[in-house]
Amino acid sequence: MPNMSSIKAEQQSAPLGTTGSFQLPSNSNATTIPAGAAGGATTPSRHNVSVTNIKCELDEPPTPNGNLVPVIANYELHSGSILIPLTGQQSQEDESDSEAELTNIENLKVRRRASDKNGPRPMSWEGELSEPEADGGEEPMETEPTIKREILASHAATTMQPIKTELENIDGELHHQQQQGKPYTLSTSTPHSGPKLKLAPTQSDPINLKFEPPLGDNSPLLAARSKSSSGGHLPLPANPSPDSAIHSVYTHSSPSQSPLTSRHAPYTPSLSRNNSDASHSSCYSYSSEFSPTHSPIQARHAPPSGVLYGNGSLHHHSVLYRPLKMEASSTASSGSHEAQNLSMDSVCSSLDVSSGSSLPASPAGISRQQLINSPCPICGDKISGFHYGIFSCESCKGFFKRTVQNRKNYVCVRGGPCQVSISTRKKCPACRFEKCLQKGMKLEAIREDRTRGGRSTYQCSYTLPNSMLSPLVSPDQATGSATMHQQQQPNQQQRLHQLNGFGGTSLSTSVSLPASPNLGASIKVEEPVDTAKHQIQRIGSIPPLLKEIMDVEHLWQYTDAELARINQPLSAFASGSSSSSAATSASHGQPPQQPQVTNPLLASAGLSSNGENANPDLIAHLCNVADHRLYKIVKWCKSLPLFKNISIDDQICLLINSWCELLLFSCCFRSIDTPGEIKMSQGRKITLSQAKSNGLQTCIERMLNLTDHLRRLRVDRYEYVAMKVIVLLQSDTTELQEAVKVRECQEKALQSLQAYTLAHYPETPSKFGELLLRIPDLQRTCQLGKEMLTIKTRDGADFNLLMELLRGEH
DNA sequence: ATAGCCTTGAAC
DNA sequence: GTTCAAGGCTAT
Repeated sequence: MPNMSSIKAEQQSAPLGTTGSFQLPSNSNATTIPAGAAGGATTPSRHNVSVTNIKCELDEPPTPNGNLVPVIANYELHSGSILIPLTGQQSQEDESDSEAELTNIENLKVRRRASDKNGPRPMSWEGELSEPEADGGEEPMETEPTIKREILASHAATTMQPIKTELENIDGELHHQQQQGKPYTLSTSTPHSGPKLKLAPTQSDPINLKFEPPLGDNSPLLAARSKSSSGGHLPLPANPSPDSAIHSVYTHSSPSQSPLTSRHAPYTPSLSRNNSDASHSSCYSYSSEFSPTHSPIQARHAPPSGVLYGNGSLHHHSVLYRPLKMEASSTASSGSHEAQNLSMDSVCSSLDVSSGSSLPASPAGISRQQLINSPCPICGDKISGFHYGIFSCESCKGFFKRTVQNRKNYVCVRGGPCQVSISTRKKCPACRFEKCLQKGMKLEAIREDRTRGGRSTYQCSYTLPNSMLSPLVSPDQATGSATMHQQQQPNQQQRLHQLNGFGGTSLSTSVSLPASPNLGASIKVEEPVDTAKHQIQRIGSIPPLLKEIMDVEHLWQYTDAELARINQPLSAFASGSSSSSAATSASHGQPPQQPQVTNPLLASAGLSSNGENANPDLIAHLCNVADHRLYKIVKWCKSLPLFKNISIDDQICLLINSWCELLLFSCCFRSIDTPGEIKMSQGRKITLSQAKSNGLQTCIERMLNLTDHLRRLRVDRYEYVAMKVIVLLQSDTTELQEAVKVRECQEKALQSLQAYTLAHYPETPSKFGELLLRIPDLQRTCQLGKEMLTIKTRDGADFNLLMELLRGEH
């Protein structure tokens, strides 16, 4: 096992300094990077940053002692762009790996998880096919590349089918979100009852995909992924135009004509049968077009059998996922580093979700009647019942239903957020709808086929009025709430993060930020060095693209409930220690008890295990969890503003190329405030010494090194999310069909990051370049992590995305 | 468009 | 049979 010195030697011997142009962040070609930070050609100003492309060739300096020599000093100005040195070794490996990955992904076409023959209620993206398409009456147009078909034909009956399906599925959803029309209907049915994708070209480019998952699929992988996303809270337009019409941009108001109504649609089970799954699948978001028409309106189907949640309520399909225990939930802090709703922790810890008779389960000690007697979390009116995922009043229920069913696209004339109360709820439907989403109303709870009656089985949020929350939560204008079970807080967290923009350092004080009127309860947050006031002032200088990227960042994060579900089985599998106890300790500010040694990849997926001693079931579970995280990444990707404009094939290619980097980078960023430790989710950490005992030293060492750099650079959250996008949008792989387009997208992200760093850190103009120079580190670490994980999981289960990805590489 | 009330029907 | 969360109806 390499030691520190060997790593340094490797770093120094890596062709960074010799190849001269190493790319951002990988592969062989030079990447053009706008480099205002690097050169004098740029004239930055705090609020109006001009970005000039300056080409620089960089050689990465040696990194003795793990410290980066200020790279900016090595910039050489050329004609318009920065050439960032690349690890040449990595370049080749990545390329070949990517190719293998792609091939592998292509193979993973058909298999989907088990689903009841009746299938779940189709989600909106599934149901947005035109009726003729849905009827399957038209001859599908074969549009997939021949190579794909061949691969599919040869692998249709294998276990490698679901990944491509899943990716395309999500891609299809993405395009649904992007547009209203149905320009394409892709159909690529495979033998063995594979999913059908119909594609029929129309004027515009996006593609609508529809899946008809095969019967009898029981992939726990897909099950896991199907429930991996956060709730259906989605941001409204990040930058609503004040000049826009107030509402009703979309006018499919006639139920008979509504594209939503596809009650005669064929069997179209989604990734998720029940709403819980729906909330995790790709079915809830609507795009930057900001139309609820893209919402995952559910259709009604019988839920799959054999999948129970808690006391028997229908829940996830996952085989590996055990019934949710709140103890796990309470320990989950999905990152507590990210989800900082402290009050939520306290409340969640008191819940006993599994004890309820049905969803929604009542929190311990709080009767349903008490809840109903509480004010509506949206407007403060009287709660009439549990509607679309939360307890709400009748008017908000009806409002939410109308908005989604009629595909309203409200835009706040003031740019939001407006106060939403009983007296003002009619004034700004845009902000009201946003608050509905924020408070946890689920788009997928709206039935696509409009069938009446019956009970919904989606995973419900459980919203407590503030009056019942701990004193940590101040009554948010008497309408705030906390959402339990499946926590619907990411928007709030995200906004608070936007206010904070913190990078995990200098977290010293806790303040209660003056929440915007619709932010719900004031949430205790950690404040960075800068004051919240200053941070707020800086919001205005954040490039719109970064704001948009940040708006979807919550998709990256796990909710507590998700973490609980994911990690709950760990305690059953893992031997020797209790992950939950460790997490509990961490959540209480205590040192975690003998943290599990964790594979860095799995760690980045938010789990830990003792890989050396793990039994096959544990490995399978761990891979499944990592798989789950990958799914979230896909979800995140598809919602990225830049990513949406990229073709499906290229999206898949990019994702294949960057998934590991994305995972590891998130893990490192998470660990900024814990020097010497890589912080897993839920407070679990791993040190280098612990890693040594488990053969993970090299990878952990590199992760620590990268984290050190991130800390030194004081990378904040905006920079973090921008870097993720930049890493994602690597346009250098040869598999890309529209490399230029991808590169343009990446350059936009680069420009935004540059503008941001210049505006926010004018005292360190080199920051932009230094941030980019961390990417090669990330890639090297990632390569190592992949190899290690592959070794450790080679004999494990063979059914999930992670395994398939890894197998494709080796 | 809103919101209160009614009807429906799957889960229990 | 009961519950209750859907959608529908309709007065405002």
